[in-house]
Amino acid sequence: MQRPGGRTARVRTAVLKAAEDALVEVGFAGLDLGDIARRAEVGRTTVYRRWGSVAALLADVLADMAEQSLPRTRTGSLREDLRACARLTQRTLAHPRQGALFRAVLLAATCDASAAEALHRFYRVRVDEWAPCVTEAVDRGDLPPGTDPAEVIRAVSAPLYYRMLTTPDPLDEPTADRAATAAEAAARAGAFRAAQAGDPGTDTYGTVPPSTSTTGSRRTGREPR
Amino acid sequence: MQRPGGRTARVRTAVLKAAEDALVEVGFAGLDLGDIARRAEVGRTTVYRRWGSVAALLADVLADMAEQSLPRTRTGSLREDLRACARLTQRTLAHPRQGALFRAVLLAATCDASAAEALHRFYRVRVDEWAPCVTEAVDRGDLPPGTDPAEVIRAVSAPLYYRMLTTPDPLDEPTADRAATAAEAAARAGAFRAAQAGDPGTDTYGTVPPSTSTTGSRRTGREPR
DNA sequence: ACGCTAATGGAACAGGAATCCCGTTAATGA
DNA sequence: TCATTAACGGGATTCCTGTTCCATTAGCGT
Repeated sequence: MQRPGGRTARVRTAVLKAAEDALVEVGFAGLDLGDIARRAEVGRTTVYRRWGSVAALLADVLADMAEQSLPRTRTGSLREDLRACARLTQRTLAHPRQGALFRAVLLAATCDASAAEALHRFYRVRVDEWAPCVTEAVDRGDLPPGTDPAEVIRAVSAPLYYRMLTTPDPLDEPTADRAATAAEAAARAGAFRAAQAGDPGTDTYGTVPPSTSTTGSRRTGREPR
Repeated sequence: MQRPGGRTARVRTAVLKAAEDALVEVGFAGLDLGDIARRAEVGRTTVYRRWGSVAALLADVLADMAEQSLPRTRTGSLREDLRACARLTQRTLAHPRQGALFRAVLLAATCDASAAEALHRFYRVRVDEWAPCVTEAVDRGDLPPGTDPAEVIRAVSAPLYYRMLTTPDPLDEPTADRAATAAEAAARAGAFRAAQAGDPGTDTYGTVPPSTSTTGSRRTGREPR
C-alpha cells in the first residue's frame, strides 16, 4: 500500500527544493545526494532510496516543474505570439535559477534514461502548448497550408539553446527577437510544410559525399559546426 | 624543459583514444579516469597528473578533434552550401562515436571552464569555416546586404542540436535538409541582417510582460518551451 | 654514447560517496 | 482511538575514486 500523503510529500518537496538550491550554488558537477539530504534536513538514506541518483532526482525536479508551467500568451498576431514564445524561452534560460536547472536536466538526460524521458515529455507538452498559435496563423492564411506547427515552435527556441550551449555570449532579448523573426520568416516561406513529393532540390545534392552509413569509420576527420 | 616528443605524445594519443572508447561504451556519466588509464595501458597516475578531471580530458579530446576537421565543401550555390553544412552536422551528431563525443563535451562544458573554452573555440572555428559561403551569397546578391554570416551558419545547426537534445527522434537527412531550407529562407527574408534602427515590430510588444529583470522571482511558474 | 631529468607507473594511502542494517516515526484504515 | 506497516533516519560498513611517494623508464642535449 502506497502512502503519498503527509510526510512523504513533505519530504519530496523539501528534497526537490534542496536539489534546486544545491544546483544553483554548486552546479551540476558538484551535486551530491548526501549534501542535498543535509540541505533538505532529511536522512541520506531516504534520498538514496527514493531517487538513487542525481539524474533521477533531476528528472523528478523537471516533472515537478512541468506541473507549474504557465499557459502561453495569446495575441492575435503570429509575430507577437512567436516573439512572446522566444522571450519566454530566453527569460527562462537566462534566469539564474531556472537556467541552471535546464542546463542540468539537459545534461542529465544524456546520461540517464529516466531523465531523458522526463525531458522529452516536458518539451512535448510545451510545444503542444504553443503550437496552436501556428495553427491559427495557418487558418488565418498567414502561413502556408500544411505548415508543421511543432516545427515552427521548435525553430523559435532552437537558436537560443544552441547559443547558450556553444557560445559564451549572453542570451538577451534581441537574440530572442531575432530567433522569432527568423522562425516566422522561414515559416512564411514554407520551410516547415510537411514533406511533399517533388520538392525541387531534395534530390540534387552533387557536392555532399555519399555517406551511406554513419557507422563506417573510413575517415577519421570529424566535423560538426 | 618540456618533452613533447616520443613517449609523451604516444601516451596522449593512447589516452585520448581510450577516452573516446570509454565514452562510447559507458557514456559520460560512467567515465572514470582510472578506467581510461587501464584501457590506454597507461598508469593511472599519469592520467590524473596530466589531465586531472574528466572535463579537462574531454576538452583535450575536443582540441585534438578540432585539428582534424575537414574543410567545407564549396559549391556555387547558397542552397547547396547550406545543405552540405547541415548534412555534415547531422552526420556528425548521428554518428555513434562522434555524436556521443559531442554530447559529452557539451555536458562537460557546462561544468568545467576549460572544457567550455575549448568548446567555444571549436564552434568559433567551425562557424568561421563556413561563414564565407554566406558572404559569397551576399556578394552575389542572393542574400540582403548586412546579413550576418555567422548567424546564418548557426541557424543551420541549431535545430539539429535542439532536436537531438529535446526529442527522442532520430537525426536524419530530411531533418538536416529542413534546417538548411529554413535557415536559407530566413536569411533571404533578411532575418539575419545586423540590427538596424527602426526595424518595425521591434518596439511593439504589447503582450509580453515587462520582465525588467530576470533575477526577480515574483512568479514561481516556470516556462521554457 | 652518456648523463641529466622530465615523465611515467606501481603501490600504498586517504577521503568520501553509496549501501546496508535496524530501530523509530507517523500515515492509513478500521 | 488503535493496530498495522510504509517510510524515514542514524550509524556502521563497503567500495571506489583520487592523491601521494618513490623507484624506473626513456626523451633530449652534449
